[in-house]
Amino acid sequence: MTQPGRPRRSTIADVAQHAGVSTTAVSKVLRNAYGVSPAMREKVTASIKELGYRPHAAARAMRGRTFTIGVLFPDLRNPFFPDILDGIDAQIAGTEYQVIIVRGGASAKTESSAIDALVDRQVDGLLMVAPLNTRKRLEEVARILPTVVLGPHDKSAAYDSVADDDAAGVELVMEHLIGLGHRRIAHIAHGDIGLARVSTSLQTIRAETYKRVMRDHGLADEIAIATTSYTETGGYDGARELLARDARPTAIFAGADLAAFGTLAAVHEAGLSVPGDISVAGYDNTRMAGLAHVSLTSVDQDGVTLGRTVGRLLLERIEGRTTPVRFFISPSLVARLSTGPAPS
Amino acid sequence: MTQPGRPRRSTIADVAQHAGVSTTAVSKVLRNAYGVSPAMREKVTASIKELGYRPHAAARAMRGRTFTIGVLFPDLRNPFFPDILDGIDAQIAGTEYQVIIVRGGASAKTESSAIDALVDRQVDGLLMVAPLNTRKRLEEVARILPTVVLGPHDKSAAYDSVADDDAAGVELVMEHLIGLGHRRIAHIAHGDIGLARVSTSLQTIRAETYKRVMRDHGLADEIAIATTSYTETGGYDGARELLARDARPTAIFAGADLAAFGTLAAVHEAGLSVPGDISVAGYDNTRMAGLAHVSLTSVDQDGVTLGRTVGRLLLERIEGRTTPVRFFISPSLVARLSTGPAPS
DNA sequence: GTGAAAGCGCTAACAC
DNA sequence: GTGTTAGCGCTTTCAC
Repeated sequence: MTQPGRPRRSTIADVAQHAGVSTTAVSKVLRNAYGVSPAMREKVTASIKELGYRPHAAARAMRGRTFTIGVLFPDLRNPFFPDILDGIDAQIAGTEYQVIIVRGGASAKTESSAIDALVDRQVDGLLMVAPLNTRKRLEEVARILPTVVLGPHDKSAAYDSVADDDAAGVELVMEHLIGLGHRRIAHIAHGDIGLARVSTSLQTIRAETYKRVMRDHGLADEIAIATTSYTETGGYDGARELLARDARPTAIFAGADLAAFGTLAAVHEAGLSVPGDISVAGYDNTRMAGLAHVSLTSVDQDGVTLGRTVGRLLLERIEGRTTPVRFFISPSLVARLSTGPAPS
Repeated sequence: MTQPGRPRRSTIADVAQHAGVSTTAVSKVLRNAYGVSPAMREKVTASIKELGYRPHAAARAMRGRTFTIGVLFPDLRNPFFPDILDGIDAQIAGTEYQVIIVRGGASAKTESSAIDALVDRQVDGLLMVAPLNTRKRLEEVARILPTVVLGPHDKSAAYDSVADDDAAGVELVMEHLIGLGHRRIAHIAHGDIGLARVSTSLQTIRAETYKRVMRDHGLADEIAIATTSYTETGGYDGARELLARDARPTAIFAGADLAAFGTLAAVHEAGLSVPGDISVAGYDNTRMAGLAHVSLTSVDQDGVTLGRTVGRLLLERIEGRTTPVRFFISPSLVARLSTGPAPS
């Protein structure tokens, strides 16, 4: 494994020797710890620089922190996720922390081992985005290390929660469509494969709110849901299924932009026009949605702000906070050309 | 930092005690090392399971490997990247290895510290996708740990290279467009911000090949390049610039699908039709490109195969191979409805 | 304010 | 085939 000619990396001992001080002193300077004279600090800093010394994360991990924040995403295809990362990065800029990312995959099981991988690697803090695992499992992890969960509308004493107010977002879309005269409004939902956290997952909240709003408006009989996934393919398949039904919907609300894009494809393939025959709306307000030729009506939930919030909470927890915090951010509707009056 | 009530994690010593053997024995079982009797193996395995023991990556890192593969992406917005990860995952499935991902950002400098972060965390192998840093810098890293570089057409004795044959891909697009009668074909390129590896970066190869093909066909005077970035915004801005020029292009070849999507938006906003007034082509053949309402002509480079190849090479290197390997994969053209005959 | 020394969990010589 | 032991590079008491 070792490469030939591999140059030996300098250690804290090398720095200490070079600066003519003890390793303790170097360690203290490194950690900005109490009890170092300015002169000492300067000497050490100079030696560190000269030797190009960087601390070994693994060695640090044995006694202290790794200065690593682990982020778990279900996948990396949703263009909304990078926004969250931008927010986190903005928040931790200037600290020594580094973000590492892992993919949880489509099942609670693969996700669980991804979480283990992060725990085994001793991350100082953990962010789980839209996790599939049970709250029990998440709390188990949260007992081991500072944890923030983004997405599910959970409330736990063990971790912080940050979520978009999905119910409010769905209401915005639905009121918009209903205001345009639509009655046969269908929904494309994301099936929870793990089935672990059915009630509080954002996808469930979105689907349930859709149903509730339909009922509230006396449209209970018009409820039509295709349960696939929040992906292009999921949206495509779901829309094809919905379009094939007897009473064809006049509007389709996909639970995510990615699915809305697939929906647009299916509608197009069916020879129908948007929004003439069918209105289409999404959720996430991705960059793609804003492009002129797509012009998808969507719900904006400001991923960067979500990311900043999450980053801040994580740092606070790492610094010692243990009282749980819960944040909701309010989404807003961005109406574009993919939605219009219901056909008469 | 430590959470209250944090349960102490079991160690190799706990397992040894529980099984009534030495820590060495446990370690050997863990590593499938030589010299353990079946009986011993069984006892130890049982104890590991019972105690729910998992090795501490940090402690392992101090002496051996971390079973971690680091992957560096410039960003996570390009929908082509998850395909690569799928390939890597497929390849390392069944091994103990775990992939962690970091973002390099838009500059060679931020990328360089992302690389450092991975090195500091003792990953066993490193994959750099479309890196911005100089070859010198990459070789410096490759001397420290097993490295594979994906994207640039580099040749180095220190690391393995895997790349799409970008020249061939661009030729496919250009011949396609020229065959359709286009002469004023413009290109949207990605500017190398770090400027570090100008000549061999995939973006440079694509732009240079575009120019070469134009010249080869006697179209040197028609060469028109907008240098922005391989993003939606980059494509949008680039296309607006190109469309504003005196001799408006009849075709725009964007160096990446993401940029092509932005181009489509700009063309649409300008009131022009695709492909009636302007043909548009991209590169990467992302899922989005295949959707009916987008139907973007693009170059397919099979990210999953790229990922598998990269994963295999990395494992080989970790196992000890030091002779460099270089792979090219051949792209293919997927012609769709966004390209058509040049307007007469 | 400074340094000596113990020890984090694991692996790898080496002895038995 | 099995166990003892010496570190890996760092942080952290605890003397001075």
